[in-house]
Amino acid sequence: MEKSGRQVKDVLYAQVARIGKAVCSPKRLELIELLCQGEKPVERLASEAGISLKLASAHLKELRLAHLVEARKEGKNVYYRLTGEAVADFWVAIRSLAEDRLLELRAAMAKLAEHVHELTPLSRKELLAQARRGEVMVLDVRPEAEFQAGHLPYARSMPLEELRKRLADLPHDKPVVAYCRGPFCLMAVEAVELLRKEGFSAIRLEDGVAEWRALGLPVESS
Amino acid sequence: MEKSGRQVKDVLYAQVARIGKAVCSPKRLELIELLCQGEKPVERLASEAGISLKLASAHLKELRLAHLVEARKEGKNVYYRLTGEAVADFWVAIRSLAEDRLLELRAAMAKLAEHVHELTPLSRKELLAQARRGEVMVLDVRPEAEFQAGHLPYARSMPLEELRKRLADLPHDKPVVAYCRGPFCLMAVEAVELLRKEGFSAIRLEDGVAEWRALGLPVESS
DNA sequence: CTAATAATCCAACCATCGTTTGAATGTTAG
DNA sequence: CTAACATTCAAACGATGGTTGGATTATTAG
Repeated sequence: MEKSGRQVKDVLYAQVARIGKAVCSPKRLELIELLCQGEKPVERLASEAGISLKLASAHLKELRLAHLVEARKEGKNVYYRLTGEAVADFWVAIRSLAEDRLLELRAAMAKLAEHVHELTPLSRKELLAQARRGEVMVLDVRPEAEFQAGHLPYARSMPLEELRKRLADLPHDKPVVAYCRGPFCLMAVEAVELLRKEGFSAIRLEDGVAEWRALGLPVESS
Repeated sequence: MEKSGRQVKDVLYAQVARIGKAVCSPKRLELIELLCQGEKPVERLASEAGISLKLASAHLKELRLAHLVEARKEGKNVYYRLTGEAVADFWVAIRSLAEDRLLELRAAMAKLAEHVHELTPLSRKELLAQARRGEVMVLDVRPEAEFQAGHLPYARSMPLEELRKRLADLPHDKPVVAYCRGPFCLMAVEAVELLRKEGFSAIRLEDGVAEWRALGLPVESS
């Protein structure tokens, strides 16, 4: 009984460790975060994560073996997606734990947004209410495909690359709130820096869609 | 900007991957689960996880480097404990994700409790209410030290080793609910098997204290 | 003081993993 | 059909990690 108990336990913990192995590589974590923004083909994942296509393929295979992602073939492309919202929730959970426990991480993040005071004075629900009443404008600065896969309520899609050309669409009489893929993403920071230079009242929302949803708040999709 | 952005990102994901590395080893996961039951000296951790003292020490060092556990020296012994409840929550989260995603894990768990129908017909809150009214008896079959570090409300400590001697203390006229360290722990399964052989009406609660607390339910300590 | 215990450090072995390279597969365009 | 493309597979390299055994540091008992 003792021996068989140990054998059974070894199997159980080994299975959980498969999830751990899947998330012990920085690149795989980055891929998971990218997939939190919606399904994408391998090539896009590779370029957005800054790695070669082959390496991305290898990492995605690992993630597939751990059943965290699955693939769909369409024509010449293979589109990857998370196997469920639970995976996005897990990404939020492990990132939160790291932020909580690792001072080095908090330091790096603080440096990231040195000049952007992102601390929203208003709570998330209050932001939602103000957006509904049109008192603030919420900007989604991610690529448009990601916006369409899912976005915050009342948000407008305005990818970072187009932002400079479309400044005329933005209001000067109320605050602009920009968000992107999440706390590790630089796009909203850049957007806020640009907008402030141009005289807008802009603040950054650290949340991405995954964080927003994990908190139980509503998410829309086109 | 592009290059520095990549460098910053690499640092951020690498930090999160430190948490991933900490939980990519089955033994380290088992140690974390044991520490969810309260602080313990290295030797006890080693024997309960079925590994050598040296190996346990090495794994604990890794966990300490990831700031998931911390150590306290008392006399000849070094007591380890989790750095916070967030770590226990994370253990519950990664185990839940694994149960959710890995069919192999679910199969192994089903085999574990083959003859023990553990599916509690009553919800956790209902169980709590019935325990308060004395309609069921809740047994904590873990070692007594773990009971004292934290246990379910209205639970009685009755370690598995002593159970056979103390059968006279148990009621025949109402159900007995046994729990232990969690879904991976065999003690409650064994307890239920024994109790049923002896004619008691016994069911297993899969939760351990960490699962119970992660759900926002109350936990008591002596 | 010495002996014994608890735990860690250090060095070494072997297995595994991340990464790159070159070849192979399957799909669409012409 | 062939050519071009997207992706995966297979092999190989160096790097990293789990595990063990021997020596080392604290602490207590006598």
